[in-house]
Amino acid sequence: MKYIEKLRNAGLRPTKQRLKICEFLFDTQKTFHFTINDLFNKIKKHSKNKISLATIYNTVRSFEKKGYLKQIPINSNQTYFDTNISDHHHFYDLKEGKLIDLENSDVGPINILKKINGKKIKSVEVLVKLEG
Amino acid sequence: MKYIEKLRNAGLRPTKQRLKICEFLFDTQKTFHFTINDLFNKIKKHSKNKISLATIYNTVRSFEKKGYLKQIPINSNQTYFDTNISDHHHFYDLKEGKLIDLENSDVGPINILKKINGKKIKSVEVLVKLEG
DNA sequence: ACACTTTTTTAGAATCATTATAAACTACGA
DNA sequence: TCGTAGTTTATAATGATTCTAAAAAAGTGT
Repeated sequence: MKYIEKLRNAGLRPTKQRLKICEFLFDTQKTFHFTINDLFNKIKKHSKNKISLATIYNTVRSFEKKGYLKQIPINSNQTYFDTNISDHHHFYDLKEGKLIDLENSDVGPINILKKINGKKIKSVEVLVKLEG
Repeated sequence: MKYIEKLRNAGLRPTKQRLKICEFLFDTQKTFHFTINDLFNKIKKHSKNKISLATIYNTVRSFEKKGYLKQIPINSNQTYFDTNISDHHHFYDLKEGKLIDLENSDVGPINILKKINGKKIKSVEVLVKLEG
């Protein structure tokens, strides 16, 4: 199982459920955006043993804390996650309610000139809302 | 009453409640960030007649639709609004859970090089997360 | 001012995403 | 294999937001 070490490295035990979730999240070249509900339904549909919602929540939260996943800052009733954890930004198509990746090279360098005493910049995220 | 026209312009009737909400939102030089709950409690505390939560929700939603308020794209259980509707960005202090304004001049120009067919850019919002 | 229609406000119920709980289960070292 | 600490699960609890339906207020014509 290729994800056992990945989980161990992060201090997570490699359980059946977590390995299954890893498969659904990381077993593809293409990265993608998802909500908890998306993931829950995808697993239920494509796997014989369903995983409880609570486990999906817990695992996704752990993955996010460990940096395997990123939350996308967007105002929606559901939380959106991204399997692309590299430094990049997003379009948000308001009409379709769809997220589209923006490569870093599509945005150009962002320079934050203001400093806050004693605080370090953890991330810089750009959300470009699209209309029409 | 200085807000009657503002409300009318937005297609809202100038009711007692809406005028009161306007006072709390717009009667100050300084702009600020708030959640619905913040606003509800502030009005309850500083005004003899409280305004129902439902009315606050409805009015704030209307104001946001009309462009009198902006939602701040951030992942939180509550929705954050901003009375500063000019083009600007935010620091988000993760430890304190606090938002801090970033003037446009603090960030420098942001150039979105990628185009999506038939879509127009409505807004570009930067969220800078702070740690430490 | 009055009668009448339309909009708004309100309290409370409904909804829905997320988190907590506590019992059953599992991984894993001794 | 045993014991225990970590996990999973179904379900309940929480909490923000939206809905509802009745009461109140505002607008309109007389």
